[in-house]
Amino acid sequence: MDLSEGESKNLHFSIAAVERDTGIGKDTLRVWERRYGFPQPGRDSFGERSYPLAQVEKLRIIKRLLDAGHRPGQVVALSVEQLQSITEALTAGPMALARGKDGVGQLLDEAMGLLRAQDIDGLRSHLHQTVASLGVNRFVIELLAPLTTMVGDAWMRAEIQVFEEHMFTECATGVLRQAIHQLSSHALHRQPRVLLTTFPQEEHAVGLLMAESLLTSQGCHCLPMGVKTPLSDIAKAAQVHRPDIVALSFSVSQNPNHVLDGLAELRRLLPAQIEIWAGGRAPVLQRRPPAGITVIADLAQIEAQVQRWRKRKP
Amino acid sequence: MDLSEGESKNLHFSIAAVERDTGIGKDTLRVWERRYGFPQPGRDSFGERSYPLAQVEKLRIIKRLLDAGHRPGQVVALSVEQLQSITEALTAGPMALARGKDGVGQLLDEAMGLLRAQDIDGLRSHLHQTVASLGVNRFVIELLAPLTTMVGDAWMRAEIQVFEEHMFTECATGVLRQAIHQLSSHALHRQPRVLLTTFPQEEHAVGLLMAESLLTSQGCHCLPMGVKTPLSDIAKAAQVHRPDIVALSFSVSQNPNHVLDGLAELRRLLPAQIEIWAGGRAPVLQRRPPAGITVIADLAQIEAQVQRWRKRKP
DNA sequence: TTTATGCTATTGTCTATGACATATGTGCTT
DNA sequence: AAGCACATATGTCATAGACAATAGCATAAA
Repeated sequence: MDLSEGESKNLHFSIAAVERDTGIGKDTLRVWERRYGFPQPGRDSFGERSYPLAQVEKLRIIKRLLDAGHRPGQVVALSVEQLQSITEALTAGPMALARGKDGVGQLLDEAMGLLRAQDIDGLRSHLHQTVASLGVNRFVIELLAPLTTMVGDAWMRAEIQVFEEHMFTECATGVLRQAIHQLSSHALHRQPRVLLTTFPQEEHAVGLLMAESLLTSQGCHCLPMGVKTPLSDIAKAAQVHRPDIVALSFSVSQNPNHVLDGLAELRRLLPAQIEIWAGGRAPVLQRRPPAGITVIADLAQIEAQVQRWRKRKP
Repeated sequence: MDLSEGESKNLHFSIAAVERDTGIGKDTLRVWERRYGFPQPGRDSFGERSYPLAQVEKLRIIKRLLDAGHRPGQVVALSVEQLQSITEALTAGPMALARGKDGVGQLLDEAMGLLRAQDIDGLRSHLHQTVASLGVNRFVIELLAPLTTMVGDAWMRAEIQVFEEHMFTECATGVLRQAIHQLSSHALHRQPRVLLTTFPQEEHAVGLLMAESLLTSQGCHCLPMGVKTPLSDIAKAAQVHRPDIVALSFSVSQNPNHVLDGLAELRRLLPAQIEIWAGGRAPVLQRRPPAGITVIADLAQIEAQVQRWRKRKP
């Protein structure tokens, strides 16, 4: 229905476009307006809400803070400056952490430089080279994951264009696929068997591919199913393929309740001997780890978890 | 907040869960109930809608028919049996067409057999083998494209599970990515430079990858951008990367008007010397080819189009 | 000091109905 | 056939009220 997405021309967004761009539901957007006085969209000629770009960007910042554990009442009504000072305090940590000066930091800077210079072909060959020299494990954990986070942050802050993010994602996807192919071609398929996918709302495939590459390099037998699989179909696939583990990836912007509900539901649908591993940047996983679910807080934990599984099953 | 998704023992779903599982929005679900009398959820103890599993499954069938071009008023009120007879009538033709038995037909049958037998690993290695023996061109045009069509049809008729389709897609994606990587690693990057992507509504990435693999094997320099790129960002990317061609892929279920409007709009946004190629199964492309757009009716035409371009630009 | 319990404010989501722009289909006219 | 007007179909938005689940906090008990 909204073929032009409402925005484009003068940088105004329909409520549907804002929901898509920020991950904040329509109902929530309206109720925030009612309760906190923000956002305060104008109205177009049809009387419908029309959000200026500035408010959408502010909403993105707010969303980040909510994901980080802040509560709406504390932040929704604040000014952009106040929000930004909170954000800075927040992002200072991980950034420095990613910038470990173990030599990989330099490769990371190079990659970021190539991206900034729009040199996608250069970035691709740089990444391929790095895979070869570091090995898949270190490549994913020390380079690609931080790089993806940095790109995500930059996108959140509207510092990079959508198409740049698309091209980066495409590039990362290609490199990861290639790495996985090489690994699996001369790896015997061992245990555990891991079914990999995401919930229906989740579109981000890169996290899943990073997990797949790490698992494959650990000698696991991966059964990748791509993104956006309905719960009942995950269960059906598990019934047919009998994995030892069902691994799910969640990105930041996932609705916490959907995540928890979905995991609880899936836990109910799957037999108890199949473990469920939930990984990714969805903050709710760390804050309220659900029962019966193995939370993978960090890609680097995958190795340890696989070893734990192998010890338990003789 | 529906902590149990409502469905617990007797498989009942909250409206949010139904939206998630069917892709039909909450507003739409409520308005269908109001207008067509279906779905007709019960109410839980809080007075909220509670959809039994049977209705959710019926909604999934309806969603498929809508994607295939039917209209809600025609199908929402029908019985499951009536829906199924429509579904069956929907896809009888293309099956026979794909079954040309020029020797490749046998490979096609083998692939289909492996898929039916749920042997994804077998399918993957079968496809890899076929790429190696046939070459990328014949593999894509004679095997993978028909196979994809067959799978799509089978999905339409609900003959295969969603998860089987997911696994097939994942498998095809992996094989294509691998093929593209091999091609581009020992190919000099020549002209034309082709920017590849899809419109925002389009999720299917396999068509795009098939095009990329064929273009790469023709020696084109591909700039893949993944799926779902907003028009304005396609234009921005073109401004930065200056491709000779912008290639777009459309699947069957695309809204014809969105396709035509989008192409017209994009034509306006791009400088005239950049060609726009539109390919894929969207019927409107064949029926009403838009001005200023090169329609690629068939993957096999890509080779000829590339040669045409090279002749024109010395 | 720590742990458990209960109260209160917060917050997201659901309900209901009405409105209406856009898409689609039909029929009439050229 | 092709163009155009009108009618119907359809998705999405609006408003406002309700309430269950959560989180924060204070108080009571161990």
